Amino acid sequence: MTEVLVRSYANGRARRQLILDEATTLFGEVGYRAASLREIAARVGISHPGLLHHFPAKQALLLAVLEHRDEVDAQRFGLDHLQGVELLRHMVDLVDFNATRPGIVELYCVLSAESTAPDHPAHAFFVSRYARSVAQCAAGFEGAQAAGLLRPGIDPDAAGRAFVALTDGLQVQWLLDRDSVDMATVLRATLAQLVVAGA
Amino acid sequence: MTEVLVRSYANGRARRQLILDEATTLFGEVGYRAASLREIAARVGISHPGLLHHFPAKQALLLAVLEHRDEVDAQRFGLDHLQGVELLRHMVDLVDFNATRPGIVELYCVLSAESTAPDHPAHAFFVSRYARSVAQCAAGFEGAQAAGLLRPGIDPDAAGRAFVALTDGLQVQWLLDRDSVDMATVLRATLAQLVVAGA
DNA sequence: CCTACCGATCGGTAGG
DNA sequence: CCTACCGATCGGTAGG
Repeated sequence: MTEVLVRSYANGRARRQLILDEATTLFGEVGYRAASLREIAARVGISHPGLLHHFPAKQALLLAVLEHRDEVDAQRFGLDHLQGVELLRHMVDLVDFNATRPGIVELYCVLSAESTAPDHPAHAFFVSRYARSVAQCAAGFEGAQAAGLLRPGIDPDAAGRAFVALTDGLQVQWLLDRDSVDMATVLRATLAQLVVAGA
Repeated sequence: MTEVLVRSYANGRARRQLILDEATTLFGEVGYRAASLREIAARVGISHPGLLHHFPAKQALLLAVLEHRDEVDAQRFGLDHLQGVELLRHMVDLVDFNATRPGIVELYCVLSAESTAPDHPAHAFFVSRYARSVAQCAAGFEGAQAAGLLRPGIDPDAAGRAFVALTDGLQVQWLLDRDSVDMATVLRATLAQLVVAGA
């Protein structure tokens, strides 16, 4: 009886994870507003009321998708434990890894643009996410500056903002024409212009 | 009779322009897929079949909006007649001007992301638009290099791609938090790192 | 340009 | 009391 209950919970978690995966894909493909719960549910192999049993509303599903993705990536790359130039290099590595999963890149690319509308359900999420990303990269450049690795005349805050912006812009170009764009290479070349050679 | 006919044509063109303006705004607010012809028509003050009299389908309206915008901006800033660093500086000026019209920035930001999907009606438009923009900026950096204004070790092609990417990424950040982001300042600071001082 | 519609599909919820 | 759904349908809206 305990066995049955445990398996039931496990099945529920597995199903929930499958829903998150398919929602991630479809939100990336067509955006939040144009994605339908029926299409996500169909890809999972359940009905859409079945989906709404796991996530009470479409908005809840969206926020769960975004938070789950950031959580997994933060753990995988341990960005919170890094500083200075090392942090920036790991972010380039993350971009390089993202080139193996276009669905994730699409998700953030499409949703960040869509969420610029103030009434979008993910607006607050992306406002705070960008504030955090920019501050993190700015701290990376400040650390580089403190270590004497930053070229003179560079403002760490502006460089942090530019680094995040450059990453985002490259993702759009890469999604539009994957064969012509190597995100990590352009990112590393630009980074090399900001930190002293050999750093 | 001629008078009436002329006025009729003029009214038709004015109406068509009004539709383009309102479509530009709404496409920017919610994207192409989530924008409805009924909403655009309502803002213009006509019915949605009335709108379809001027533009036979939703796709035709989208492409008319995109082409009209690029045409107007190309004429206003005369980007086609510029070369080298001058071209790049004028693009910064265009970004600065765009900070006075968030609707236009939203339009390109949201639609470029949405159009990364291969079956999106504006996909081909944005693929060729980016190829053109990147080539134009790369030519700008090549001109700077030929004039001895480019810092050594910089690849003009990568710099051109990065310049476009940086511009796009800054627009997302600006739309999310307009008070905290000055696009032109970050863009000029980055440009100053690539071309020699005082150029 | 209008009203009056179509096939379909939307997010969400009812009872079972 | 719990979970994991189903078939059917709610009020509204999509492009045409």
